[in-house]
Amino acid sequence: MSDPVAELYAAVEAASGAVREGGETGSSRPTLERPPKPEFGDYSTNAAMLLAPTLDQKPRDVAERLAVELTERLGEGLERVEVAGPGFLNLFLSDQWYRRASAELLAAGEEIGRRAAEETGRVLVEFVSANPTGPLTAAGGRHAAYGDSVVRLLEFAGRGVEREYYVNDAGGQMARFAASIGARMKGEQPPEDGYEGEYVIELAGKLEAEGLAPDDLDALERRGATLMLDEVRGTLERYGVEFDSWFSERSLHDAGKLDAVLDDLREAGHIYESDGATWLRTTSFGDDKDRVLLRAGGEPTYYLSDIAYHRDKLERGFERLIDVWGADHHGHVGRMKAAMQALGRDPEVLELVIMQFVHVIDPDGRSQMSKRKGEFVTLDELLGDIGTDATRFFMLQRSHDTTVDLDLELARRISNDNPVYYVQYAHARIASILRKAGEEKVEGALAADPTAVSEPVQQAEKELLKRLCELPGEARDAAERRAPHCMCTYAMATAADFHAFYRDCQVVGAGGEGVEGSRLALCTLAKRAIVRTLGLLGISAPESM
RNA sequence: GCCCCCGUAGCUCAGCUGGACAGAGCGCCGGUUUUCUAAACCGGAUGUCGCAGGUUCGAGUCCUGCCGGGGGCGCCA
Repeated sequence: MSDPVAELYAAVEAASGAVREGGETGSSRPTLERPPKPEFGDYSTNAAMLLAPTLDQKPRDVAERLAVELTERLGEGLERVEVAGPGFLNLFLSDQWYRRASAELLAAGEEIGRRAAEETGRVLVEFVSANPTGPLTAAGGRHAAYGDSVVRLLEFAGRGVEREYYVNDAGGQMARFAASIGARMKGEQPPEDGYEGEYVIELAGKLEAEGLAPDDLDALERRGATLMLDEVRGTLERYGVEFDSWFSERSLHDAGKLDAVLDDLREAGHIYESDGATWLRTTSFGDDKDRVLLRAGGEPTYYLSDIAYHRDKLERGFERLIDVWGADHHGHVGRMKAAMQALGRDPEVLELVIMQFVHVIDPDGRSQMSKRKGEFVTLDELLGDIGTDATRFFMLQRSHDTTVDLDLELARRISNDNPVYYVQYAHARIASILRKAGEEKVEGALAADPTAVSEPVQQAEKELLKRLCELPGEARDAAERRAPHCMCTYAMATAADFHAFYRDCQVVGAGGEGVEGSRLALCTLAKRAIVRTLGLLGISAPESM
């Protein structure tokens, strides 16, 4: 076990159990948290306040009894425990606890922060999935960074995960795209609802040079999509996002999957005809109205493709499907869940993450990105201006349900102010210290037994060590909540704790028996933690800056 | 009209399944370099956590109703 905090928590739960004496279990589990003030100790728990009602005793009295139990269980790891406020238990940990924690973190090696897998089962994360009708926009960059990081978090949590890009290479949008290319080839404006972006003109020129005819819309559609998709692939590669599969919507049509799923739904009695169209009775499953699967003209809707697609995912053996969708698709959530039920599946296995927009700030104010209108900042532009690391951090810092404002001017300016450099700088500083100490010294420090040191542990060392101990819990929470932004916050806090440690504690040449060694070990731990944290965000950790 | 997201310091946002006087970054003011990277550190200022009720020993966090901003309600995707 390389998780000292989990051990502390286990002790709190055990003490709780002992005091409860088999009585009723409270509805919520006790907390173990870093209290807001140093006077409140290293960790505190609300266990007594949770137990008090079920025991019908005063919280502070329960706390006193818990304190006795905890003292017994934690032994010399505990310096003292205090009952405070309405019934909090404040734990003050001994230097010995910190040395032991250090030893445990060291034992984890490069796997620092990893916990034993709690869930298994393969997961498919589908994200970006932008139409191949134009370049990736900044919004695509947000989706890509998010989806990729969620996959990294899940992998780290021990799950088998794959990344998939669904290519909408069929349907009405593609037809409009082809028509727009054709129009540009003839020197005309794109049709209404067409794609007005400049890149279409460029694309038209390219296709013309290849000898395609402006009226051969089918060829324009296929070739145009291929070229756009190649561009998207290139951008994602530069961005460090690698998909395991690119799933073509067209391939579903070609394989007859739409007809197959339609037949099955019909057989299950969920389908009816009306106004010449074919409908799925989604209202049976909580949707507010029924949805069309086949238009009056017999053309399948995107919805039908999507049902066939999701069934295909399940047939490929994934036990959990995570789709990252833009906010403009949130209206589809209900019907997609309904479709899962219509297929006789548990709608819970399908998880839909709705990503809020990226707004572009221009001098006139905010404008939403529109690929059709050609108003957007491309991901390539961002990568050119501020690079992959800064872009990723910027995109991941905010929770997925918060709108991100992107001011390109600011983004360029922000480059050096981007918090990612703060974190990377901490890493580079550590690397510099370790270089100065030399390999031999560092290896010796890592091989030594931290618990053998008797010099006092400085406050800054304790703070840093506590932060490092949080990594397993943070990474697990971030994975479970599909919330990479938590890792950004953690990275900042870890870097800040390191910088404070750097200020207060000399490492190389530090006096005191074993002090230099234990600090080199601490530096190594911090370095590993930062590498891990940034790695989960898909961001590099440079050895020097 | 119905549904989703947001409303926390001048700005951009954290705040985990409710917990102890509300945090970070940026910006602003002042300070720190014979010592391992000053892309750093230290100090200072600023908040009716949109409003009103409710649940609770305790609410920024949960419930209800409003107000404000964004988005969605297609036989487009």
